[in-house]
Order: sequence, then structure tokens, then C-alpha cells
Amino acid sequence: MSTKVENYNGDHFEYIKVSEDEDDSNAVEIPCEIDGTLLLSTLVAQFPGACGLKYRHSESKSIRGIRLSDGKLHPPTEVGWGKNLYICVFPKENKRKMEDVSSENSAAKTKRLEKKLTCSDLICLGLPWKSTEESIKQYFEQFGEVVMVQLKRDKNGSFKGFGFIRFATYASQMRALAQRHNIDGRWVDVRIPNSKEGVVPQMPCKVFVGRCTEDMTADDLREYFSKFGEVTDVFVPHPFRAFGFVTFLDPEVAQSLCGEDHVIKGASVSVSSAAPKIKTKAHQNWKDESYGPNNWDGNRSGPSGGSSNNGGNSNIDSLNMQNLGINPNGGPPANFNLPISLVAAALNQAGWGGFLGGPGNSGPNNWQGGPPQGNQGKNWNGNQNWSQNGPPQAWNQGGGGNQGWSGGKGGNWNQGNWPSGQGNWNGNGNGGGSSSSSGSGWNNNKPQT
DNA sequence: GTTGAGCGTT
Repeated sequence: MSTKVENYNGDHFEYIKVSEDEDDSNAVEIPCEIDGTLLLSTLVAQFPGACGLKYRHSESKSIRGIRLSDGKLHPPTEVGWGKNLYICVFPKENKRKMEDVSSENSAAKTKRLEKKLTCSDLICLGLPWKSTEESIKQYFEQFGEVVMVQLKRDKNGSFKGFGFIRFATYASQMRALAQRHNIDGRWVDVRIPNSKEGVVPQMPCKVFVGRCTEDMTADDLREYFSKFGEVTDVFVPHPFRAFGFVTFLDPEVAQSLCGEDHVIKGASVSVSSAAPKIKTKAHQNWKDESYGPNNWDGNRSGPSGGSSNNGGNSNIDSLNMQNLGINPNGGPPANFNLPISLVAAALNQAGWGGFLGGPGNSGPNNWQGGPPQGNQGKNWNGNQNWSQNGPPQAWNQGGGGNQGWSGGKGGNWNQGNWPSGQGNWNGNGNGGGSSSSSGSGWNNNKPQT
């Protein structure tokens, strides 16, 4: 369905109805551009991780894809989008069924090797004390199927305030990473765990399987992992030591599994290189090392209840950034057209957790409105869209010093000037537009207790 | 019983 709406300039633009599936009860109406196209970035702002659109053709009854070029989705006919319900397309992901043990070996393998869009566990920090596995699962199911929740407790069984979750699909994971979470009144940080960062697979046939539970036998491990390739050996120490080793015939299979989490008997196990981790004092954390000409440095920002602005230290995770198309050594590439939600997801993964708004952001995905205040009605998904115009100039200039992306040291997003010249994300930026109320900054909230 | 940054398994 589409609707013509007149905007503040008297231009006409169209809203089209988009849903994740053919059930339109959850559909979102999304604005097109004046030329009738829909920016992919607009779509992704509402559906993080989406890569395209499709719809069911009314006559042929088959699904048709929507043409995408230069970041623009084009209406299916000359008359425009019509009244169709459009369905989001997400990147192909690991859709292998857990119970489907047969029928794949080389197929699964090549699929896994060609794409690394696999899920990992996510750490949830700052959970309410009264959380339960059930309540956390219930909360996160709004982003997709949740296959694992583990709340961490001490020996006495008392909850430590954090836990791990895992989604069934990468798209769900991206959705969850792309926004902030308020659970029972607390802001909860959801991130890629440290243990998942910077995984560099080796080429041995043997993998280490961590976090095994006591009820996992060698046979269980063999049975589970056999679907990825021929298992030649399984070792589970006795007495129980919460880990095991699985050896594959094909080292590529072993390699392809490294860095992943898997759910076996309801518990999440972690597969990594069987080689003991080398941790010298000097190299304990690769993030502390300087990489390349621009040092993104090693201080992990304190996200929870804190400011996104902490003096220019960002600790961007190069691997995650590269996976998401961001060049960690030079700031945004020339054609920096990542949707903002993915940037946020990248930053969350990189340890900026909660980048998509610090305290004070009233809800998920507030970025759709652009920076708070003073934006004179400009729409980030329109005129000021990065896909079209690139990032704000200030990103490459800073305030005149070395403050921009390309400036290297001390690059701080909150010190640069945004195009509007107004609206400070870290403060009370009631710069100029002044149409709305108070507290536009993200750090206005009282700290949570 | 209380609490609020963190990081699961060698």
C-alpha cells in the first residue's frame, strides 16, 4: 500500500508498506524519495540488516524481487509502488536446521566458508536483578527466535547481573545489536562478547570446544559435529572439565567452525582453535596494540549509563568494522553508505555498546529523526543521507585539527561539527531548530541505579 | 538480605 503525503516543502512523496513477511500486521510505512525510489538506508533504518525488498505479484502469485541500484530500490512499475505489501529481504544466513543431521556435508561446508554471517552469543550487561531466563528470552524474542539464554550466577546461585543470549538468525542478532534495550526500567547493553573478538582461525584439524556441560558425552559431541564433516576423534576429559576436543578429517571444516558458538543439549558451547591461547603480558589483548597509522587505541569506552563522548578513545574493533564494511584505519571510505543502524551495530560490536543513544534516548532507533534538534526538517533519509552525500564534512575535518576520522589521534565524533551546526548529541543541544522540547541530549538522564 | 562494572571454557 502506498500513500502520497505532502511534506513541508510541498513535495509529494510516497509511503510504502513494508513487512518482514507476508503478514502485514507488523508492517511499517516507509517514505520514498521524491523521485519515487526508496533508499536502502531508509529501509535498513527500520529493518536493520535488510538488503532488499520483494513482493508477491498479484497476477503471477509468485514472489518478485525489487531492483536495487546505487543504494536505491526502484518501484516495480512505472506507476510506482502501488498497493503491494513489500517484504524485506535479509542476507542469506545459516539456515541449517539443528535437527537436520543428514544431507549436508560439502554443501554446508562451502556455504559456511563463503559467508561468515553466523550468529554468535551476545553478552547482556546490566540486567535487572529480578531477571530470569524466561523473562530475558521473552524480551529478546521481539527481535527473533532466541535459542539460548544463560544468566550468570555465582556459586551461591545469586544472579550476577549479566548473561548471554543467542539468536537463531543473524538478522535477529543484528536487530538486537542495532538498538538499545530497556528491560524493566534498566538500560541493558547487548554486545559481542570480548571472547568473540578478533578470532583468527588456524588450520588444525582439531578444535577446542569450550563451555561443555557435564551431560555432554564424547558421543554427543561426535554426533553433533559430524554434520559439518567427518569427525576422526573426540576427547572429553574425565573428570569433568567443561571442555573437549573434536578432530575433523578436513582441517577446513575445523577452521570454518572456529570462533563459532553452537548449542548442544541446550547449552552454548564455544568452538575455537585447539592451540592453547598464547597470552603474553605484552600481547594479552590485541586491542591494546597499535595497529597501522591510525591508532584506534585501547580504552574500552564505558557505555552503560555513560557518555558516548569520552575523549576520543574509541577502541574500534578492526575485524568487526571490516566485516561491516568500515575501514578502521582511515575512517569511512569514500563511498560511505552504511545505514546508520549498521554503523551503530558495528560500534556496538566494537565495544561502543549503547552507541545508538546513551541514556536519554527515549527509545530504539531514535536516529530516524536525525540528530536532536535544529535540523530544520531535513531528513537523514533524504537530503542529508550519507548514501547520497557522504558523511558530514566535519567527519573529515574535525574542528580544524586532528579530530576527524582521517585526522588520526583523538578522533572524536562529538567534537566535530555536524552540518546543521546545531544539536549537540552529548548535551542539551537545543541549537536552532528549537521546535521541540527539552532534553534532546543523550546524557540527560539520571544515572540508573 | 546488600550490588551495578564487567566478559563464558584450556
